[in-house]
Amino acid sequence: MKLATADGRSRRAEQKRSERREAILSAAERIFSQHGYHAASISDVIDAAGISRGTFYIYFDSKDALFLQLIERFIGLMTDALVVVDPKKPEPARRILENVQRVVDVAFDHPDLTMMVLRESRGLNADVDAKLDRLYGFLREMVEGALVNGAKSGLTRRVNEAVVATALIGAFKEAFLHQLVTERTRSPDRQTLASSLFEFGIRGLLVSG
Amino acid sequence: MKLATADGRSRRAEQKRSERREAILSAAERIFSQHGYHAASISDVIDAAGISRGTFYIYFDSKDALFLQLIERFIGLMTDALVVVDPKKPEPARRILENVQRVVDVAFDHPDLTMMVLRESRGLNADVDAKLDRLYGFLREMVEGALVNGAKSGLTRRVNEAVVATALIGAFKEAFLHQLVTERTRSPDRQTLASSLFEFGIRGLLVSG
Amino acid sequence: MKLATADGRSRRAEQKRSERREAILSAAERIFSQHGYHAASISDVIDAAGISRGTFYIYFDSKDALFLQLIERFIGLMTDALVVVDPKKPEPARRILENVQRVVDVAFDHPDLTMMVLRESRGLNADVDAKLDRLYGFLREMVEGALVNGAKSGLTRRVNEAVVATALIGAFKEAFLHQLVTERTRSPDRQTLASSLFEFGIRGLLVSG
Amino acid sequence: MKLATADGRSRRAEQKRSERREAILSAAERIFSQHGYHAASISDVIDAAGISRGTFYIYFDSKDALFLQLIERFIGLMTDALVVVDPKKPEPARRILENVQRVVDVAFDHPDLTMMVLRESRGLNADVDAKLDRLYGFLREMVEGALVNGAKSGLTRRVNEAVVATALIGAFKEAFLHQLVTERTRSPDRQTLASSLFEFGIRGLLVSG
DNA sequence: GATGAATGAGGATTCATTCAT
DNA sequence: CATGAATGAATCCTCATTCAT
Repeated sequence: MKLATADGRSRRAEQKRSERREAILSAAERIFSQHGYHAASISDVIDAAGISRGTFYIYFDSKDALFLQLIERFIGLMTDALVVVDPKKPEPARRILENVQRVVDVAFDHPDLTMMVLRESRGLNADVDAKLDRLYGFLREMVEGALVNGAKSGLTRRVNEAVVATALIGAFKEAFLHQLVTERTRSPDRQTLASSLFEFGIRGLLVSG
Repeated sequence: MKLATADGRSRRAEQKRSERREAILSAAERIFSQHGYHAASISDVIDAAGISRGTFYIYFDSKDALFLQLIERFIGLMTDALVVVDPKKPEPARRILENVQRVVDVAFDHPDLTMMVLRESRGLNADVDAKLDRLYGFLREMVEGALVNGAKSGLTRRVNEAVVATALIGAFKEAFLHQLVTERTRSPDRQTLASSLFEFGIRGLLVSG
Repeated sequence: MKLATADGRSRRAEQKRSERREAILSAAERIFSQHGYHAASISDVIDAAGISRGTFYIYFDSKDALFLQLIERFIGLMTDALVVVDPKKPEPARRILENVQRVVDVAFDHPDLTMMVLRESRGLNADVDAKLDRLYGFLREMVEGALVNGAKSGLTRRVNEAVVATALIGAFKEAFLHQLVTERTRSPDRQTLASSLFEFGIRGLLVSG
Repeated sequence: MKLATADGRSRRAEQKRSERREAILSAAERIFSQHGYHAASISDVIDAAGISRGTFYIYFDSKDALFLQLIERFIGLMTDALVVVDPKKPEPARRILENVQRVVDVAFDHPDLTMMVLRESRGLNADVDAKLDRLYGFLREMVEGALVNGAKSGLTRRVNEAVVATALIGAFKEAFLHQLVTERTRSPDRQTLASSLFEFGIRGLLVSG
């Protein structure tokens, strides 16, 4: 009985905890994306989240830890969105387009988080740097692999895979950043953006247009 | 005689002034590129420049003014490097390659300055924002114009010019950033980088490979 | 119950806040009166108040805001002390004497605050200037009105009211300043000061001694 | 011959020195009266005087020394303006009026200097304090003496001489300050001011108007 | 757990004064 | 003598973090 009660209580408590945590993260996403890491203060975040100063430090160890958490969230979303394309399976180009579409979805569904990540790059914190390095390393290897496979199978032209992989990542980053900064009305919808990027990035590399 | 002496003296003084100013700018370039605008303190800059606290403020009005100066320097270098390509003149692709080579040269010749600009994006200061907006606007229009002209003359495929222009700029930014972060030995030389970027960006868009 | 506790807690907190604020104001009164606005540093104030650097800025927005607060306090005390004398009511001279006594009381009861105000005059801060201008304007008008009324009713001699009003205010200011600077033992008590000033300022102006 | 030349040269040099010194003092008068001691910077003074930073320190040891110099100048002017009134000589009241007129002349002829002295009072510097204390002590004694003599000879009423002397000084100070702050057009001319102050200060104290 | 007052290291900037030229 | 670049102590203020209630 007691246990059950305790369980129920703790479950409710657990949920409230989790909701609060989420509220802070969500507020921080907005604040960081608007002002950038340094210009955003903990005061901004707690005001936006509607909590007190002390409470923040119950949920997060530090400003850095909060930021890292958001970075990890973004990395998770991106990692989930991307499926490594097996060149032996049919229609690899279609798989790649689907990847592009899912990545564009992440940017459109989480504009603040995406902007936050794209605004600040390296140098804020060693942990963040390491995580982002791993993400970008993963992305580069993925793209590079696709390029190598494409060339092997005669689908794509030979290029400097390392450079082109990096360039492609940059192309997406800038497209997203510009998309998120520009007012909605004057910028393409997600479908157009995805296909335009795919066209540009992939079609251009095909041996035969 | 007196005038000559005075002239000589003031000329020497003028030169020393200008050297100091340059020394501060150069130190700041390094510091800002390493730590980013906010994390870099005036103390870091004056230590690196080997001057005293007060001396800094003789040469620059504020931290913001110093940063703006460097931004302007970068913008000047980029603007000088780029020549608008006239589609009626012969060999437009070659003119574009030359632009790419000169832009790559800027990144290689001014690695700290370039990294500084690529690290921080918008939001530090209204003046800086305005200047960068103008630079990127100029770049986008330039690339977009080239794409439109290319399509008109039947040289390149039709694409969403706005998106592709932005993506191309991002491609260069990321390539430079990666280049500057990675150790020299493992990264391509400027010739390779330039031609790889050109190949990727332009060849891919040609109607016939 | 919960509310009551919370209430009690917040009431105590509220009181402590208010006490601290008062402690800072009181320390600042002393510091400003001793060194003057410019020569007094925030460090001096926080040392005297026994608080930390940051704490000061919880209670006051800036050094200026603190000073303004004290100025307002003084203005409030003076304004409360003075009752406009209605010439139609009986014994106007007595009402004036009572005003003088109350003003002297303010100076004796708040020596630091009074000295602070008398030391610094205009030019520290636009807000302060405006407030003081209004105070002195009010004082001048009050005295001038009394002089005009006195002359009308034939009680006092005709004088240049504007000049004499200003002069009378200066007479009080200097008397207070001198009083507060001189050691207690060698200076008159408040009763003597009040009646001497009254005698000088008012009796002298009466038509018949 | 040589000596004569040297003499001529040094005399000219001496004169130039003295002119420069005067230019600095004159500029400082203006600057100090406008901004007050603390808010006025050496930069302001040298800009107004049209000299270089280093030159200033050839002519004055420090900012304090400059200010002290001006204070001394003011004290000299005031001291010269005032003639101790011998009660045995005829027409003492007229001698007093002449004193008042000469003091008013000092204020009108040296508005910046006068305002400078009246704005800042004590606490800037020990030397300045001492000099001003001596001046005010002299003034108080002079007025007090006159009051005592006046009472002795039956000319004036008996008052608290110490308080009234201080009050009279304050009356003049405030009248001057107000005069110098207010625009010329709306304020009395020197004749009116002098007679109004005399009327107020002295006539009021006479046994028979 | 929640609160918010308190802390103090650190940051940008100013300015009187010095001194090599 | 004149100059003005250089100095660095001192000032105001911010903000991430702690901790008693």
